[in-house]
Amino acid sequence: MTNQTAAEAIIDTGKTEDPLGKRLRARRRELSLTLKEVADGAGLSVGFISQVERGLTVPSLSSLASIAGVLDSHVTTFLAQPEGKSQLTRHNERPIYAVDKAALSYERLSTTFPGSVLNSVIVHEPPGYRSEPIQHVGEEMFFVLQGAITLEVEDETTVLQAGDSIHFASMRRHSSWNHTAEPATILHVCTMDVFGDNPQQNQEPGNRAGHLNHHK
Amino acid sequence: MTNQTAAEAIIDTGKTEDPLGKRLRARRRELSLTLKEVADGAGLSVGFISQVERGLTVPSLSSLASIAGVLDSHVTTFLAQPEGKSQLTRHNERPIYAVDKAALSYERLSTTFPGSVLNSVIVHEPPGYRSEPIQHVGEEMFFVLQGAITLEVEDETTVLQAGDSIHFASMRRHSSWNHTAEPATILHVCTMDVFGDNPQQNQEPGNRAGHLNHHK
DNA sequence: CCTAAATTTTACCAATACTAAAATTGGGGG
DNA sequence: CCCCCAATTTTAGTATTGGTAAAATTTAGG
Repeated sequence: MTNQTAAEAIIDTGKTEDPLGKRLRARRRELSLTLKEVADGAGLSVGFISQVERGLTVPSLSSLASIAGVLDSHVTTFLAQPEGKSQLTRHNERPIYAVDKAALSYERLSTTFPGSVLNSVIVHEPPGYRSEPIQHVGEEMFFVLQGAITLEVEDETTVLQAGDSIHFASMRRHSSWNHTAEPATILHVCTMDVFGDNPQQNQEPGNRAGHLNHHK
Repeated sequence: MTNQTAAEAIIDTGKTEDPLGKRLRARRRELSLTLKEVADGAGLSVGFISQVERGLTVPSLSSLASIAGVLDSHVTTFLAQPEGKSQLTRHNERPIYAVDKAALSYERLSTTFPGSVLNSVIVHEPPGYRSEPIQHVGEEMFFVLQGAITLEVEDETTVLQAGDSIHFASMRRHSSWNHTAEPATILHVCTMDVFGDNPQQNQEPGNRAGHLNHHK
C-alpha cells in the first residue's frame, strides 16, 4: 500500500517496526564489523550483505542463519519483535484462573501483544499437587516465591526452596510436585503461548484450547 | 556429514532438535487443519506445504511468515529452539554481579544454552538509584519481590509495590527508579542477551561488553 | 588530493522456491 | 470387496529471486 521495500512489506508483523535489514546492520555496527568480514564469515558476497541490510533483498533462511552466526546471535533476534502497550498487574487485582477445582490456580502476569513470546504466571500449587509431565516448544524458568516444590526435568529431580530458581528448555520432559504440606507459590515464566491466544492475525478467536492442559 | 535432508542440515542450530518442518506439521495437526487449508490460507500450493513439512524444501522467509500466520503463530516459533541442561540457582549461592560500586547488583538466575532467549536476574536497587533510560530489542517483565520502584515506560509512570509486575516491549524507552528509602529487590526477565554471551558458535568470547550498560 | 578501505550499484546467472497435475494412500459405507 | 472421496505424496517443469562478480561511488586519512 505504501512504498516500503518489498522486504519490509514481507517480513514485518503488520505493525511498523524495525525491519530485518535494519536490525542486522545495527547488530553488525554493534560488533563493529565490516560488510566484508560478515560476508566472508557467512560465505556470502559483500554486495549481497549490503542489499540485505538495506532491505533490497530477503535472504534465504539458510543465509540468514549464517549471517546471524557471524553476528553471534540467534536467528530469531532479527525476526519481528514485539511492540505494544505495557501491561501492569497489581498483586491484589489479578485475573485468577482455576484450571481444575483441585485447587491449582494461576494469576496471569504478562499479556499478549503482537509478537510477544514472554509468558508469566504465578502458580499456586496446593500441598500434594502433582502435574502431568509435559514437553513442548520453548524454554521456561521457575522461581519459587513461597514454600517448596520438587521439580523433575527428565532424569534430574530437584527440590526448590523459596528463592531458588531453575531454567531449562521446555522440550525436556518436565513436571512439578508440591511434596510439602504447605501450599507453594511459584513465579513461572516461559517463552510459549501458554494461554493459547496471541493471534497473529485475528482469526476465529474462541474455542482454541490453551496448552496448559494437565489433561488426562 | 550424516544424511539428514538439506533443510534439516541448513536450519538447525547445530544441536539435534526438531527441524522446522516437523514443528510446522505438529502445529498444523494441533489445530487439526488440512494441508489444503494451510495452503489456501497462505496463498501457496498444497504440494509445497507438504514438501516443507517433510523437510524437502526450505521455504522463503515470506512464505514461512504466511504459513505461520495461518497457523496462528509467530515465525520465531518454528525456528531453532533451545535445548540443553537445565540450570538451577540457589538463593544463597548465586553469582553476584556488581555493575558499579554505587551498589546496584545482580544475581543471575538463567543461563545460556544454544538458542536460549530467556534471561532473568534479580536486581537489587539501592534507595535512590536511578537507571538510564534505554531501549532495545525484545520484551521484558519486572516483578517486584521487595520494596517498591517507580518505572517509566515512555510516557507512563508507574509505581510498583512488592508483588506487582509489568510487561512491555523493550523497544519502548524505559527506566526504573527506586524512589523509596529502602532497597528494592526486583525479579527481571527479558528475552534479550543481557549478559552479552550466548555465542551461537564459539568465536572469540572475551571482550564483548554486555548490554546492561548504565553507561554515561 | 591521492589512495585505500568500505559501501553501493549494476548486470547477470543459476539455484531453488514454488506450481500444476498426476499418483498414492487411507478410510468408510453400501 | 470395491468405489469414492479427502488427504497427502510424488514428479516434472518454470520463473522467481537469491546470490555473485565487478565496476562505480562514497568515505576517511595522511
